[in-house]
Amino acid sequence: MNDHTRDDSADELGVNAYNVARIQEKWLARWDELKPFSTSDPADNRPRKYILDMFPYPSGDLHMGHAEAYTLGDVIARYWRQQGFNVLHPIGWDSFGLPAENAAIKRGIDPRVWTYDNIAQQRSSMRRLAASFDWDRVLHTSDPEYYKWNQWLFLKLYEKGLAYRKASWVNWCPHDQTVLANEQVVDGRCERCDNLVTKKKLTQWYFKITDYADRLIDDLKQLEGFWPSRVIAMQRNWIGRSTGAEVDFRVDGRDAAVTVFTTRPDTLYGATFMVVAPDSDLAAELVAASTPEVQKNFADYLETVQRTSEIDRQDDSRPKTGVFIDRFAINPVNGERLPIWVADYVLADYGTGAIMAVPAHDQRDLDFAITFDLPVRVVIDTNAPITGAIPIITPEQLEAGEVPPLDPKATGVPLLGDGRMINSGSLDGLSKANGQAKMIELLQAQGIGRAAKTFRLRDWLISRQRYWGTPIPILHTDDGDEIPVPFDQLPIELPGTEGLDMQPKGTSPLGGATAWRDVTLPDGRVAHRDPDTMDTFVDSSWYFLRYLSANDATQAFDPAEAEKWAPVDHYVGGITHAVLHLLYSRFITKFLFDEGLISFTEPFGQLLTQGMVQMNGSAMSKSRGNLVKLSDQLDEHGSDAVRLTMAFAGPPEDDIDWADVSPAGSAKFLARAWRLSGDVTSAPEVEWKTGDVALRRVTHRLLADAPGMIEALKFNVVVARVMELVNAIRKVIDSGAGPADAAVREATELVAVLLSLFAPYTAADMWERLGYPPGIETAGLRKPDPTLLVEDQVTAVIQVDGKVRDRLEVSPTIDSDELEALARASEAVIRSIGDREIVNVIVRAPRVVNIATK
RNA sequence: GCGGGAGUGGUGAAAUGGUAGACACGCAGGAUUUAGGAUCCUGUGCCGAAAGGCGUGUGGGUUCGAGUCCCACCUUCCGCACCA
Repeated sequence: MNDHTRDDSADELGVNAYNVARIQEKWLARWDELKPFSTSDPADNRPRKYILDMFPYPSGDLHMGHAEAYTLGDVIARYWRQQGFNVLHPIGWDSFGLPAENAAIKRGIDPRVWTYDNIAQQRSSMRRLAASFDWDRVLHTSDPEYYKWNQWLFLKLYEKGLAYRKASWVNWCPHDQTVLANEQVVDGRCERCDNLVTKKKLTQWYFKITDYADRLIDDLKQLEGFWPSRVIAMQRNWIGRSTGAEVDFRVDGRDAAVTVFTTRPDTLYGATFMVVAPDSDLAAELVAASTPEVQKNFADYLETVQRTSEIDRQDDSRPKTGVFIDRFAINPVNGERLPIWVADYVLADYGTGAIMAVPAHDQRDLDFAITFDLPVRVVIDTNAPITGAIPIITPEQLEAGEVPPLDPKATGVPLLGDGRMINSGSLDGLSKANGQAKMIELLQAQGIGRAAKTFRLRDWLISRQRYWGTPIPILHTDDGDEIPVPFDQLPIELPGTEGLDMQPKGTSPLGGATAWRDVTLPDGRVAHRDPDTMDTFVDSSWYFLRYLSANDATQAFDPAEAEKWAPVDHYVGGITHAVLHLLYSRFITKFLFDEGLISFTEPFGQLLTQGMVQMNGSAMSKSRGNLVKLSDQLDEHGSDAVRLTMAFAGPPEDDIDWADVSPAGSAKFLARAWRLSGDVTSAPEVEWKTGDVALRRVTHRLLADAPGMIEALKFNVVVARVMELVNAIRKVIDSGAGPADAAVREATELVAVLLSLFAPYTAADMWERLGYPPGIETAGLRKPDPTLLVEDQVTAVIQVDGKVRDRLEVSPTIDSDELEALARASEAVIRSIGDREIVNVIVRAPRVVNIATK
């Protein structure tokens, strides 16, 4: 007969029953009153931690993914609080953006209404989830108090020449009727609405992130071990640095040379033609001076190219197309006349928009040469042996004459490997690497080329032709002047939506706000505000600094506060921002460092990219019919059970399939743990030392292990260990030393303190039932007693030839000889050895004996 | 093609080179119950009646000892990709 079961059914009021709703209600009210997570005391001299969750976009209520992210961040925040740190754990809303505007259009309301309603709902869900946020530092990027500082940031960049306007072919989403940054085009489609992206030539604002490309790639080294390797790899990929050389080619009938970029300067003697991107200025210029026939062919070709969708264009199995434009370039190393072609496999905005084609040693060039029957010249003998490298051709192959032919045009396979240079004048005989170095030297000496690198990263296009964003603080005069709005006139607030045509039409709705738009300058000229708004990724590129001075009306952030708190110690969020937000934030951080406003160059120390919450193997969505609503889960199981399930499901970076986990099981466990707090009959002052030693050992082993496991983010294992402890306590209460034993209290208190990270309501209530005033949040983990970490008995494993044959219970201090003797005496071991000869005995007292036989 | 991961029971998952499968879910049996989808207990990798054997994607290697380290391969997921 168990007392706890009788209590449950006997108490009609449920005071002794684990009543989730009652416990939640009670503690929510207390926490509102006590504000245990405020960081407003400037005299607080505890060590500090800055724990940050990526702030949400208010697109409705919180969903399961939010719940996971906020649970994980909250466990980290609550842990460091338990460890005696002053923990800053703020929250805010990324509240500008398209969905609000689209919802507003659909319903004929102001986007503010939709946005702030959703924020209120999300805020209440976060409170219910018991996320330990500091509610005094809340920010919304759509508040003028926030976006004023976006405009400040823009002007800072503008001052330094890092915000500029240029005309260029840009990504255009025909559905959202706005331009997109490269990072927002996914597989040729709009990241937001999934429609095919087209190209448009427009004059737009850019941030010059490419000035920081080297630092953005080099500083990734600092993040190794702190960021997931795949995020680092994705950023490295995205920035895409290639090193090689620029080579200047003279062109017949043109004064200036044409410069090409190549990663293979060693193959310059193998160049047999030149290719120019069809949509480049260079192509247009070269064609303009060519024959009328060429001009017509080119015009036709350009039109075809521009009709090709981004997706088709990227299909590399597509046959090569192009037109010869009857112009010639001169190879600077051998004076050969190379025909110039225009082809869409060369991109206008990468490198210089023109390449030297070396078909013998490049697949694309070879495909093109074969299609148009252009000459192919091998300049590296890839069959020739290279000292110190693994030979591609074995001596046996050489002997038998089985040597691959050096004839790419016949085989269709370019020679990409290493070898010895041929047909290359003074470079003959060199290896690939030496040939590259030597060629760069030669080019440099003659002033016709130089070492160079180029990036895949493009400048960040930040203009958007939409309403719900930060107005760009620039005035345009009719005579074409660009006038930055003075700092003291910020913020430029968004006008109301009244009277504005909000329909997407390719130009910003703000262009129609005439009263807002037209400004008379001090010199009497009339200027117009820039009608575009900023990409919302500008808002989120520095928000982690705004939290530090969230209510400061005089500056974006106080450098002294940044010095105190930043950079962020732990950043938690989805992998979806591996490139976008994280790259932009790193860029802006480096810029602010250069401005002398902060003293660090990377914004986020540890990055935890949590997995996704799925249902039956795929991402949840209404259309798939597998949507699990967070609010339903919270209603059904309670916040603690949902949080615990998130933490227990597996490693935090792994996906969780909600069909595979058991919130009901979590709730069951929490009830079981909670009941312990009612069973404990000893007083808080009880003398620990008198307690059951076996249970104390379990408790103290967990005290010793928990911090390391939590800091390694092994939350699932910590929860498992707490479950083990709960099982052990239950046994001692029911069939051991009983509920009055000191070890029962000691262990139950540890259960409560560790559960306070995962299940704060249950833990707070347990703490109260254990006889303490509110404050479990900072109760702390006691130091483990080292004498209790030594076991009184260990299991020694006896192996024969590496296979376990017996297990012996021995003293942990047993010496090797004694253990070996015991092992040799074991029945099972003797039987297993049989009549074989023992050749070696390895003894690792007290754990292992391995007897090797022959 | 380039880059980064991952392969362990029916399922989610554990495991400083030293007892593989901790802790759960599920399932089976039992106790208590008018009943239980509550609570508690027991069992549960596979084969085998048992003794025992076999087991961490495959094949090699290092080691007294390998899920863990090394090499090759297979399968899978993700990111980038006509990037010169």
